[in-house]
Amino acid sequence: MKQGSLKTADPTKAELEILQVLWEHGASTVRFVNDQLNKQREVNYTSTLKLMQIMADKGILLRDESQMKHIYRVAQEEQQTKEHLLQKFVDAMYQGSASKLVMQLLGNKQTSDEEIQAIKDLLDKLEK
Amino acid sequence: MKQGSLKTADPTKAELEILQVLWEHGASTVRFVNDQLNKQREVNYTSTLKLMQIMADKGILLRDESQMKHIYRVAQEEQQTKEHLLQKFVDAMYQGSASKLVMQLLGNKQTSDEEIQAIKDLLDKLEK
DNA sequence: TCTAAGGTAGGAAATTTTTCGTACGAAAAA
DNA sequence: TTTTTCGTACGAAAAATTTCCTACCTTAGA
Repeated sequence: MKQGSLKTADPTKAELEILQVLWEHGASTVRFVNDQLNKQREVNYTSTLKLMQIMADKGILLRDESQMKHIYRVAQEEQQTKEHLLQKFVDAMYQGSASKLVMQLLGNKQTSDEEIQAIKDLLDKLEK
Repeated sequence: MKQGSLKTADPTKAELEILQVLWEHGASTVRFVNDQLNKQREVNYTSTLKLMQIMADKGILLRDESQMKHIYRVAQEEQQTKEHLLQKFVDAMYQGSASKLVMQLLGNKQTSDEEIQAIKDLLDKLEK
């Protein structure tokens, strides 16, 4: 097992959208999350509500019910979750080879020169 | 649009498994792909067949029907598909910032020292 | 020739994921 | 107080994905 006892069942596509909102804005109400989602696509309020309830059931989210407007927050550290997902991605797409992934990144036209420079700087810092 | 007229509808989880087999072994029969999949989990032959037929319909795979045992191969270059998926991943998880991803990679305990060294070497080559 | 083995096609069933209608309670506004 | 607004809960419907059953055809072997 990984660490602790957190079962990191991978979030579904719709769940990931919600996580992204919570990562960006921190603990929020369903209303707020739904508003954010609706900036991208139309979603019914109760759909978002249901999904967040399910996520709370699964343990992906934690819920503060002390107020009428429940506040939801992620149960696991953002970095930890992302690390897990990144690892899965690397395993699936690059046989676990991080350098292969970076290689692809560097060759990717979408990756700007600034980004490449930033990566180099990162490595330099690690160097010493 | 991207390029050409290839609509890169993202492969589903099961479709990705099949793509991985084809990427690793090249054009194959359903039988072969199914055998490979069964090394990981139990799948019925016709399930794999159906999925590959669907993928062919979608244009994800191309099929040579000249023989009784049809041969399937990927319609799009492996690198192109991976680049697309990587881009989506970076966008969703790191707001499009490749360097953020690399940072995570470097901090990831799963990433070995050898991998990190390989990444450095890569960057050095680009340096000059 | 007859049978067994192995292939494709297609539809339906099962599962998983996502969406939404309805009921109902609490708070705010009229 | 009455009405409207905004919240949760719950169940079912819808959609997407995955699995597999059945039919049928072709080839190889007995």
